[in-house]
Amino acid sequence: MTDFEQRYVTARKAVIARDLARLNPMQRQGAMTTEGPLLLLAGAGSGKTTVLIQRVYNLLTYGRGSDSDEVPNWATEEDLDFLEHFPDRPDGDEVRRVHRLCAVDAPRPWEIIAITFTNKAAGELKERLAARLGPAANDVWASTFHSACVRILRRDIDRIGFDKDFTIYDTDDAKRVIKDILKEQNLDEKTFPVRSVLSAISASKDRYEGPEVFRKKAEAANDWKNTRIAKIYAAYQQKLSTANALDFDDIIYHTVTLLQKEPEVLDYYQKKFRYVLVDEYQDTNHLQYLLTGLLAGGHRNLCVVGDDDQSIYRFRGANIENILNFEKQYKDARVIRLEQNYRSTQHILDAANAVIKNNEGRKGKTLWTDNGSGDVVTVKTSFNEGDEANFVAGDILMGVNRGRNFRDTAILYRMNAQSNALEYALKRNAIPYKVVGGMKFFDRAEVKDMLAYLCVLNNPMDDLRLRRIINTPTRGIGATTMDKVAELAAEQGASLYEIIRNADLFPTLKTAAGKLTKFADLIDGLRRAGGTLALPEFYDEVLNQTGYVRALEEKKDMESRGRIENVQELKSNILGFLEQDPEDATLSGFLNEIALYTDLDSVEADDNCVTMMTIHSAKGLEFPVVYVVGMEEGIFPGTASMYDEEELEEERRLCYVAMTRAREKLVMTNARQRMLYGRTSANKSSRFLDEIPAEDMRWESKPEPKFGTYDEDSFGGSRWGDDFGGGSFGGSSYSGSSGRSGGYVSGGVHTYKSTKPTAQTLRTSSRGSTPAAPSVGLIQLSQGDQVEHTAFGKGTVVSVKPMGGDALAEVAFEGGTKKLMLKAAGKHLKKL
DNA sequence: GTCAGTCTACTTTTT
DNA sequence: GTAGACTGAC
Repeated sequence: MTDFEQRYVTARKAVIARDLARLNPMQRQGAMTTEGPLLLLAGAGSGKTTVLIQRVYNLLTYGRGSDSDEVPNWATEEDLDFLEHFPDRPDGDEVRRVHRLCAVDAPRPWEIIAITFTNKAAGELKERLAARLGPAANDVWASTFHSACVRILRRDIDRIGFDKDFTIYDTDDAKRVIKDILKEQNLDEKTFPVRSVLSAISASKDRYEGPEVFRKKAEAANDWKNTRIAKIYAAYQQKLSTANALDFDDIIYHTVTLLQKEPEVLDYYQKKFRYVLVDEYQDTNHLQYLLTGLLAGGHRNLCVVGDDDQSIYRFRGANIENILNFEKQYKDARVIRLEQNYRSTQHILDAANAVIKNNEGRKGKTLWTDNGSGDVVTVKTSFNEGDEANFVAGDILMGVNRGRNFRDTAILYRMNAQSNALEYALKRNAIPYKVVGGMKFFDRAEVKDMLAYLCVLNNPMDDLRLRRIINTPTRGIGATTMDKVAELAAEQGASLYEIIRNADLFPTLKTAAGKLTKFADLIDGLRRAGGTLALPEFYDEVLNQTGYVRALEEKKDMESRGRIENVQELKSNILGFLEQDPEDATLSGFLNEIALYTDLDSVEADDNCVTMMTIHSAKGLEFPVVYVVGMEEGIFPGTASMYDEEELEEERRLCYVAMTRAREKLVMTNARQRMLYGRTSANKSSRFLDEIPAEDMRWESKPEPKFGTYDEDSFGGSRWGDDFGGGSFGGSSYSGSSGRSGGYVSGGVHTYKSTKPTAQTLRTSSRGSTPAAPSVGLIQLSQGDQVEHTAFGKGTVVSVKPMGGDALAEVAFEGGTKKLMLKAAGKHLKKL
């Protein structure tokens, strides 16, 4: 290398580094290391996405300029001089010139693929790329594993024997298929639970093994059960292939097959994707690992980003070895660690670091920050789950009094079942909240029903969806009839619909023929209407003619009202789709879109309310204040993981994830006694708490026998109110009647659930953002009073019970009897 | 074929 | 405690 070349390369790197000046040195290295395999170990809150964005910017602007010794043969001394004295505030011409001088073989946007796990992450990536790069960002492949694969398959899947317009079966569809097979093969669901059969199949696909291999292995191991499952697996794939359907695993499985079996296709993508990025690499499973290797196999410019300490999806196949062994698989891999944390204060990080340090299987990272030391972690032990919830509620209110917003706060728990006691406490304290997770909009039966109708209308041969809706609402077409239809369909090699359409030709169907023909007429009529109507109007027509809404209206209970709203909400999705994609405004276009886009978790940022969710769903998020509840042996770590070292390490990572969500204040709580699944048990405090260094925490009311009577084994249960209760916040509202939060809670919870179903995550506390000082505006009710509720309409008060500074009223509405906590009902309830 | 009442089992979750 | 599956009476 000549002196000129050396200087040129150095100057070029310096100029590019200046363009990336906003990054810290490690981040900048991550963005500038463009060539070959790269492992980016990005600790929690280390600005990972920023690096990804800047990396793509760097690639598109400078190609491998920041990571190469090549010097263009046309470069002159003057060019070098320009680079070495590049001005701080360049004008447009100078910027263009520097780009020309520094760029080495820059890729086009569509030669870069960035893969994420969720639609949400992909969406965010796209958005931020667009903000940084402008319209060029649209051509970068930023998508999930699944949508990238669907795109690849839609182009070439016919080469491996599928039709290009395959449908996608979700987990629910897959379950249905398995159930049918169990019936056909005369197998008992108790010995072969649908869930475990499906997960065995999924695990097999994850190993990239088809039914044949599965069978051979099971036979070799003399495992009769798996031998049987192999038969189910084979039948399952057979059914899917007849229906021209792919399940979620197949989408990736078949893409791997396509790339392996078709050199032309492989070659095309390996040439096309000059740079491959995979986010959350610690969550990849074996199949995704294979796919990644294939896609990046051409140019070998594979950058994987992840954090082995945040690998929390082992149970669904994530293989932490993928990230741990990256350097073994790619001998020339470079590793960059991002350890500076921009999120939390030092005490929180020290506590989290100390916990995760107890894991054996990890790369090892130590997060640090210059955010200052901040507050130590608060740990609080309460008497039972009710007190724990009240403590959290009280502490939140106290924070709000000191100027915090509800939206600054998150409550995290290990499992969804823990949310009830918390919801109840928040409601009674008039704290607005939303629960993330649980039942998703697209998982709801009524939404799936309507989508099934649309699928059948789009393609009447879709037997699976037809079965779902043929008797919903009830049309007197039951299981017996459908069994006969299915039998005939098998005999004739026809679809269910074809049999139904011609029902009167088959003597075995004589009694049901009328009903069946009527159904076929309905479908045909709607299909004809579909030819002339725009999609939203068509959907209205479907709601109407199928009688689906009418059937719900006749039911007249709260549940059904919610369902009607949901079904109507689906129309907003259709409208949204039309806006986004006006060119492909067809029914099949919509169904294709929806098949992979089932997650609408757009947490509304402007809602000023506390967020409640599982730790798993909190990954990737951050909040100024975080409460982690249920820090008990048997819950966190859970019973199942307590005696298995690997599982335990996963739980510990989960704890690490939970702790590193907090920016300023981290509170961890537990209870000495807890009711779960209808049983009360006394749990020890979680071992993870013991792993936090004393100097990083303050254990409030660590259980010590205060009045001389409590010790490990002698909880009488009568004294809890004063010692372990919420203490002195906000007066009377919650300190009194904690304890047994079961029983009447459910009524209240349902109230909230069904009040305002939205396409977003359900169960938003229906109140506005007013913190509602306790006992203000509490209406006085007595038996027999007429009331009106904004959601339930008019009703009569059946009973009123005073309860912890509040009152529980039972009200008979037109749609059914509801139990309401009056404070929680608040302005929604009016006395007439 | 439908509905209401009983039994059971149950971390975590995306596509 | 409770949702979801299953069973038996109309």
